[in-house]
Amino acid sequence: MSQIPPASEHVTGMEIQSNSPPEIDLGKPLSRDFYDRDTTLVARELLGRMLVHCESAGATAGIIVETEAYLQGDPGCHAARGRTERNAPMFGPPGTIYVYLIYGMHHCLNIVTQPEGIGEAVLIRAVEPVRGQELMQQRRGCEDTQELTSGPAKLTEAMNIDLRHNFGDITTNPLYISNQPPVDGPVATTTRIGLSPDRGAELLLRYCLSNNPYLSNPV
DNA sequence: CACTCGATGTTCT
DNA sequence: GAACATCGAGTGG
Repeated sequence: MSQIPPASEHVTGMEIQSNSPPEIDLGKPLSRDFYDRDTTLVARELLGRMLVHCESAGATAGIIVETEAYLQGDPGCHAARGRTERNAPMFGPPGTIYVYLIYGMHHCLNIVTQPEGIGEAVLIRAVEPVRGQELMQQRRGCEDTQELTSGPAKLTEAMNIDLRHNFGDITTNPLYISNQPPVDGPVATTTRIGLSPDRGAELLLRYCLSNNPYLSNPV
């Protein structure tokens, strides 16, 4: 099921044409074990891995370049003050998808870590587009490649991720992290973005691929 | 570049 | 009522 539509390859001959770049192998979903670990470790190891969304409209994919960890006892974590209707997915099994609406109009994508019952997760804050850029441009209403997915709500809009995916499973189609080998590179650790001072703003729980042009805030 | 501010609806106090 | 894991348009160096 859920086949990727055939790419309209247009090979012209012996010249190397740049108008049809080589298709990236989207791989298969990473297995659940990956997420059943220390949340900060998962947040770091998600860097360089490919986030994939396969739809009939076409596939979109991007290399994860920025994440944040949200932990038990961390005042910035939605689950820190106990279970509610909104944060219920955070207490699900590792690999559960947690999407929430923020500021009444934007969606943020999280992946739940740790065994069932522990409310921790990793926020995906930015990706580098590697597939479906045209779709992303349409959805974002913007041509500039650097603006497509360089923020938590930008990437969800570009990749058509919303509350439909809440409570979903990141280890299965259509939305998954690929088992393709991760891109390697130096990692920067910083304070998290957008938290008020009393919500653990000083904690060093943001992870970035250094100098990547698609970060929400440069590092 | 830096900074301010409005949008918009759900969640929390 | 206030806050919110944001974005983009607007203003002013």
